[in-house]
Amino acid sequence: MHEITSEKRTASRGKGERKNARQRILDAALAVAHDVGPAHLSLDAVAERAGISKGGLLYHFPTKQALLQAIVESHLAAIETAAGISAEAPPQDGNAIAIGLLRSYCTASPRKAGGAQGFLAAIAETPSLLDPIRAHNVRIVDCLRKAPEADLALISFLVVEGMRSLELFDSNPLSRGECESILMRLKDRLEANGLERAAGTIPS
Amino acid sequence: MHEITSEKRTASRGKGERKNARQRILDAALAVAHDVGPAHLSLDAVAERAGISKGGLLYHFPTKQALLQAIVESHLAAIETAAGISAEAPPQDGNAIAIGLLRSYCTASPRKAGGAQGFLAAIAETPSLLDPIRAHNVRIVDCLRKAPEADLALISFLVVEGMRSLELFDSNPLSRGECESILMRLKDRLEANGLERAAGTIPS
DNA sequence: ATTAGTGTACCGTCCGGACGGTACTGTCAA
DNA sequence: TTGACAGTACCGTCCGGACGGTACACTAAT
Repeated sequence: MHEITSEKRTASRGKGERKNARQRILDAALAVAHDVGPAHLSLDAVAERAGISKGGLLYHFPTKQALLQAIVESHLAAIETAAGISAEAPPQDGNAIAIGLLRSYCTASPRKAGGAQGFLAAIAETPSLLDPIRAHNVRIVDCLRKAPEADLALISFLVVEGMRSLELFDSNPLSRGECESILMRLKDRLEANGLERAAGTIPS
Repeated sequence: MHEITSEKRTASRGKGERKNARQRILDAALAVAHDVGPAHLSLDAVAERAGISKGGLLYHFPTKQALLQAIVESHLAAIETAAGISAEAPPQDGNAIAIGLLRSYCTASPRKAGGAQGFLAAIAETPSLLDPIRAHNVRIVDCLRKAPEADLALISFLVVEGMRSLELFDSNPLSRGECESILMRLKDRLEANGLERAAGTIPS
């Protein structure tokens, strides 16, 4: 371990890019979770993976809870920004949000490998970490319900959620092309709705 | 604990209803997972909850792996039978399967509380337990792809998957009524497709 | 009918090991 | 000097699971 550490030190010149130590630790945690399984995520392993000592790790995240919480928060933040939802924006148009969701799935999908496992680790250890996500979902569907053609908007939401879930468990049998095609189709219909609001020409 | 045991013994007369000991343990495991969180599912807790000793538990499930595997298998079996998919049936009609999926979600939904948490516990500890589920998904979408209006069938699959995922994390903001309405709408369109196969009258 | 034997279902204890977390002492660049 | 770590040593807890024992039912030979 000593040798590895010294390599790291000499290679990365003190703390030049050390500002993102937090992020490095987070990434390491995701990687470890992916490698050993969410239930076996240990601080020791994370520290080693991040190239720091356990003491250093605990300097940034004083407890495991803190680390897990940070994982969930970054996870959620990634989703929200990708969908173009500012944290506490004024209640937006349902149609726009649905479209944002559909686009976000493709956009944000070059997922850092194993991010899902880290998320699972957090949830498994502290189910209450789901609270922000629950709130997030409530916020979104509240908007979606108010959209013209609420059903279609909700279906879009559920489809994205389904894809995300499949990817979370690394068991998505659909190709990227198939996913995009489905997403596009839904998006097109939502956009059509957005344009011809008052016209009753849209088939249900 | 001794006293409890004697009660149980006298109350249940030897091994009369003891046949379902396995099932009782499984249920206990789900309940414990729900109470303490997936990551803290311990054999001790399961044994206590099931009203047997740890030794007795290990008699039925020689290892924790075995218990977790049983949880996943029963989970999957419940889904498959609810959707009307016999384990290794001849490749069925895509439309029929999609409709089965849509119906199954409502049918099988009086979920034994916390079944989800048990599932998560299993996945978190041993990600490879996902393999049968992966296979299951592949089988299903293979059928779905061959359906007329494959897109619609796949969307139905994804919607169900989305709902399941939301419920898995106990964060479904949709009411039961809303879910059923969405499911119904999709089902109706699938059934319409089934009837008018060759007619091009169905709007995309 | 008694005895002995076999199998099942379970009890209770024990142990090695891992893990989270604490505490404290360097170190070293800014 | 101080912030940002490194490194080490350790404690208490908890967990999986191996093990040996027990209580009972059933069968089969005597």
